[in-house]
Amino acid sequence: MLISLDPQDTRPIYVQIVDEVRRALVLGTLGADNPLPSVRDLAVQLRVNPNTVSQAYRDLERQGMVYVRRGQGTYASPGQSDGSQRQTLAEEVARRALHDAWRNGLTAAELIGAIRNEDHKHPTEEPL
Amino acid sequence: MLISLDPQDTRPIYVQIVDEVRRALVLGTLGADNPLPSVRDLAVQLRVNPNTVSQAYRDLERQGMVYVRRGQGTYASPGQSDGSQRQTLAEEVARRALHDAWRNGLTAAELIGAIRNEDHKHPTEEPL
DNA sequence: TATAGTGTACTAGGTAACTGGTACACCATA
DNA sequence: TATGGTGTACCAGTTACCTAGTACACTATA
Repeated sequence: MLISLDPQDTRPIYVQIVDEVRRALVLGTLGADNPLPSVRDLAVQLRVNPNTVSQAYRDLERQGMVYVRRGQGTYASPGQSDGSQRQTLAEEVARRALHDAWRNGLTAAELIGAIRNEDHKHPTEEPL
Repeated sequence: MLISLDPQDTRPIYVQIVDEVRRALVLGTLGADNPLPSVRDLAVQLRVNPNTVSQAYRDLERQGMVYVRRGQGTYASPGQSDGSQRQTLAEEVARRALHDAWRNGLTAAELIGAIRNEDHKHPTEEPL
């Protein structure tokens, strides 16, 4: 698995790590019970403090995406890339989007239409 | 126009004000060239510092949603509730949603499906 | 038991964000 | 011109967040 940080990204480092790992889990790049890089290894690789990585792993553990065996390592939880998990994740994203739309006085239909347009402009799955 | 703050909401006060005003503009509750409450009035009403309200109004001005006449007041810009404006707003919301989905390894189709479901659960336009 | 690997607790410094107090600048009107 | 309304600039305090340094606790294995 390859985790990289984007200096342009304004999100905190530990959030970027969380997102990258979760994405790898959902996409299946990181299979069930696979070990994640150790806190120190990843910290060295990213030129970051071990505690920063640790905070990311702790977040992931709270979300149930990974499990920790003290003294051994951190591992991907099973069942993170199956349908139900994707569904749960999709629900969360959808709720955030709907809330955002509502705050701006837009309807769900308008939102969906706009998403279709935007996705059409940038056909495949690209960031931004 | 009625602006209220939600103590539960973790967003900064000035952002809440910005969103409420923009929503009123887009929905047409606040018509073109209508005056907004004065900085001081709104500050008193919300029990907040005038500068906090001023920051919100400045943001809205930067976005072109309102215009300021120094010494007179702040007014709603015209053309904020017509179709093109809604469209622009919808695009922004859609971009955010797509980005969120992408970060989580989801496709646009999955996102749209989930939005449909969520909107079906909470039929009308309700917060959260 | 010694060792080298794992994650974690504690602490602290740096930075940015948010909010507020106060004084100032502008404008319309009596 | 005086007055009472408007928005704004400046500064400062508080807080929360992020990141880091260091030392500790746990586990497998030679």
